Amino acid sequence: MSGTAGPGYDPYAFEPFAVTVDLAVFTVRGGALHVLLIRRGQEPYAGAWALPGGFVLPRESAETAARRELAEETGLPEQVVAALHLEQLRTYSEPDRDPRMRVVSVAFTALVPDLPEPAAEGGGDAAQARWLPLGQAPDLAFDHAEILADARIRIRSKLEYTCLATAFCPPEFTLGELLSVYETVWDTVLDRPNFRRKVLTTPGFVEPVPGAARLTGGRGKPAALYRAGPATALHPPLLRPEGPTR
Amino acid sequence: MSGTAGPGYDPYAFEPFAVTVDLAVFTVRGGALHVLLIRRGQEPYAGAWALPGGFVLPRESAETAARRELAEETGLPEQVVAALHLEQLRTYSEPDRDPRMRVVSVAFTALVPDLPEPAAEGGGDAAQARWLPLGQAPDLAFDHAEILADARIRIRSKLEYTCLATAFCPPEFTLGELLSVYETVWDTVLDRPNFRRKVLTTPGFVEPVPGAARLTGGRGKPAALYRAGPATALHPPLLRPEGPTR
DNA sequence: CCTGTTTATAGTCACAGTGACTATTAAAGG
DNA sequence: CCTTTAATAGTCACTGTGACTATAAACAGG
Repeated sequence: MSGTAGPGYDPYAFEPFAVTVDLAVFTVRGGALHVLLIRRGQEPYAGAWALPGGFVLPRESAETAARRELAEETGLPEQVVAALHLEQLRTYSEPDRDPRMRVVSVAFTALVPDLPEPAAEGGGDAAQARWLPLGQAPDLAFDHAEILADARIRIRSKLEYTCLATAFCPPEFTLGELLSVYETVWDTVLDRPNFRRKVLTTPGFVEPVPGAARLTGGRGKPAALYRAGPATALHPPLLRPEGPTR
Repeated sequence: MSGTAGPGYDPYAFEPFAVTVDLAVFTVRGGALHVLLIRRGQEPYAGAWALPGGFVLPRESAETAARRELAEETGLPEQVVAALHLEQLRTYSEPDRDPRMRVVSVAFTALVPDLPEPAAEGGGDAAQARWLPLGQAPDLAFDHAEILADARIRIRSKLEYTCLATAFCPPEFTLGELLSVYETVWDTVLDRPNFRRKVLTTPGFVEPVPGAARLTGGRGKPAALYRAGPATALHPPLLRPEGPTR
């Protein structure tokens, strides 16, 4: 122990902690929810998969550190990282969660549209960064499996009462793409006309792209293009069929 | 490390941070939402009001620290603190939020039933601990005003889609008491029969106290007693009249 | 060129949940 | 007693949703 803080506890004799950030970055690709993982290049857990993240620097907030780490460790374009929807999940502070030392980690959740495979930059902290589908996620380092599970629960729930699903879509998208985001994240099948009605009657959820642009080239009838509207909350919510837990 | 990252950044040369917890503890008393505040006995901000909280000890998780600090700094009975509904709000990590040093604080929200005025224990960190109504909350130390505002938004929102309101009530309560919790936290007036219908038709929200116990002594017709049921979520939610923001 | 497949879009109908409202019951207090 | 207060019971119309049918516009393949 630090020799200072005994049972006669002095508030100034605080224990120094390391503070890190961890990121659960999700995307929807090919009908499956994917998470961005890196393969660790060093001990502990060298060779294991982990969430991207790292230490918070002396003059950074946790959110600033999260964006910096994401840019450093993954090949995500600068522009994408800066505009990313980033949200605090929670802070993980169990005393033995890192074998090296006392580390408290602020976890974040981020959603991005489907992107090309990230290229870890030459000397990055991570040997590799890859999108892996949640169904076949490997064992993760530290308590990252718990963080990832918590993040997944959170985003599944947030699709219900926020407009967050559009964060998984490119700037312009069809209602069919938005529908498949919901179906993928919730792992359900939704009724297409009902989904359409709900989205279109919620003010500010999506707005049509001017010029009556339509997306063709796919198999069926060309779909109208929309972009995300100004609304952030969904009232009333768009509840998933099974209820809130799953 | 791998000689890459920016200005010679070495992930092992981490900055030591102090880690603290801060608590926004709410109760409903006399038709007003109250928060538990302490008057600081030492610098910085000596004499100012602040949220209860303190440093996380070497072998504690943040949640353990939160319960310990609450017991130490306030007169809340041991039993109450142990059973408290405690929930992480978020972590505040702006570099200059504490003038002394780099402090990252994990904020928690807690709800308790109306209790007698807490008595700060003799040697506690705080000179005083008092319940103050949110309407007349004084200026707070550090960024505690921001934390308190965030906590208030959170609980107002959580009443909509969780059964959390019962945490403000004693073990046995009437539907009128539960109604006034909602009306106080949301600062609205709700229709009594409709509220009753909603609560009673939501499975597991409340369950009647066996023996047909009734509470009399008040002015009107005696009310049936209920206790909190096993449900935690409210589906469909109980939306407040004005919408989600306010 | 026709036909089947696929996806988008339009519309209908019944039902559940809710807001607004009225009525009745059971206590306390002058 | 009669009034006041609060609890409880019930009604009615409207909104949003789930389930379902129908039509339109593209492509694929013979």
